[in-house]
Amino acid sequence: MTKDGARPSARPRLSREIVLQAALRLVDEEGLDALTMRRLGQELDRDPMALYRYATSRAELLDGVAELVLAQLDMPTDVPDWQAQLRRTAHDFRQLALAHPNVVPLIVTRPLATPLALRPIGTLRPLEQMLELLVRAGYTPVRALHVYRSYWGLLHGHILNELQEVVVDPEETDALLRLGLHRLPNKDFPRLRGLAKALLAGYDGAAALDESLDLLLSGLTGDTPAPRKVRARKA
Amino acid sequence: MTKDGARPSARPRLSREIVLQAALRLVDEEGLDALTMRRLGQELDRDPMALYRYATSRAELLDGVAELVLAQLDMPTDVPDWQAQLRRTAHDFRQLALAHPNVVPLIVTRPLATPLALRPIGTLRPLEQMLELLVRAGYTPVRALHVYRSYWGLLHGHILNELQEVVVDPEETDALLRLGLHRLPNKDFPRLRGLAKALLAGYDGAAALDESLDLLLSGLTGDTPAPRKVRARKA
DNA sequence: ACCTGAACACCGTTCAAGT
DNA sequence: ACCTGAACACCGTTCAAGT
Repeated sequence: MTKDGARPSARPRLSREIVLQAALRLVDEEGLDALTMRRLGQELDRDPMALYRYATSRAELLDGVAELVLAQLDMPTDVPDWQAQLRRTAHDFRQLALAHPNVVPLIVTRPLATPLALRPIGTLRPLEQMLELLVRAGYTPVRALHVYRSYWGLLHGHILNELQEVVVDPEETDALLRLGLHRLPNKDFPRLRGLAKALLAGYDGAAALDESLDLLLSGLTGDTPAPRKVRARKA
Repeated sequence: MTKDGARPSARPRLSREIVLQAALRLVDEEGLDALTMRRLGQELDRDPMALYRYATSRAELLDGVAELVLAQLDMPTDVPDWQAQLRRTAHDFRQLALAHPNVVPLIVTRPLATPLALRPIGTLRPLEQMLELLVRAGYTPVRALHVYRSYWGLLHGHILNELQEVVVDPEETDALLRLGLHRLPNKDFPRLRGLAKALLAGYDGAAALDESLDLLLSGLTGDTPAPRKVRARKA
């Protein structure tokens, strides 16, 4: 209850969680550029300077937003079929990315600005969980790290591909595409122009992801003691 | 020869090429944030507004920088061994990315903001070349498009992985890592902490890229008429 | 027609002044 | 000790005024 009862729902007590959720909402609705200290302060009905209590810079705010999204990714670690689990998590990641397309640039590029060990804990948890899963499946820790890198690279590569196909206004896709392809010199881009129909038909992201996973998992099968449940071997 | 002979080498006549090259130099040396209209104008000894002749906005300038780097990637299209060519181009891309790490975020994320057909022509050329290569190898155009997507996704995923391992100051790597790992709760991150030694040992990017390529290319072998030279089949 | 630069509407962040 | 907000040093971009 505030002194004047004019704003019943505004001005909740702040916390890092609340600040980051507001930041995520802003990014989802209006894009990365809309996330400024001043704008976010306005959104939370606070002096922009108050936000520096919860994030020491705008960059940390961006990290926090990426972390908030990735924290929703949970990988159970004691499952009978670890390959199926990797597949499931991949699709979870995809759904998360599609739900927050404006956050994807942060997810894929923010880590470049932060050495692994200094990264927000929420972004390190999937790594730890996957290492655990793979070690229980019989991999050595070092091998597990390699597999993790291939897997994560695959997810990042896939989602960057898929989001390129999404056009903001679906009604305009066709026109834009024709316009764009028409602009290309026929002499220099015969193949691309020939693919107009296929490009207009769109892209089955889930299927493409599964195909990539098939490849990765088939590459892994010759690599591990057994395709399913296995005792973890410990030194 | 200027009116006062004080600046012999400054103030070259501008062109899009020259503007973009200066922009790239700025990004390489000082990072993406240093690339502002005002700063670039200063670098070229021009009124910042003059730059709007060569790029209609800062966003287009960013696209131009990514384009300038990617334009250096050339994929010969009439080679006997197309798989070897894909491998070669992958390593060329890797070297290009390592030479311009600050541009990598642009390369992987700018396409998200621009529908395929409206992209700068320089970023479309590798696509066209690869389609040509694959069609000559015997793939249908649509299948070639799928392969292109997997391949490009692989390259993006890989380079994002590899650049994460690079730390600005190599001397500090060790300390930073120990510090960072120590910060992680042992209870929650046993696997990650156990990998400290492997993480400190670093990352052989070229080898990791080759392994990923092995997987992709092996997945492709069952897929195409012949492993090497082949007549293009036309309808 | 082309170019210039003043002006507008913003930024992130510091820090002195308040409580 | 904590919080506030004025102030600093920047931004991208528009547009009127010059040539």
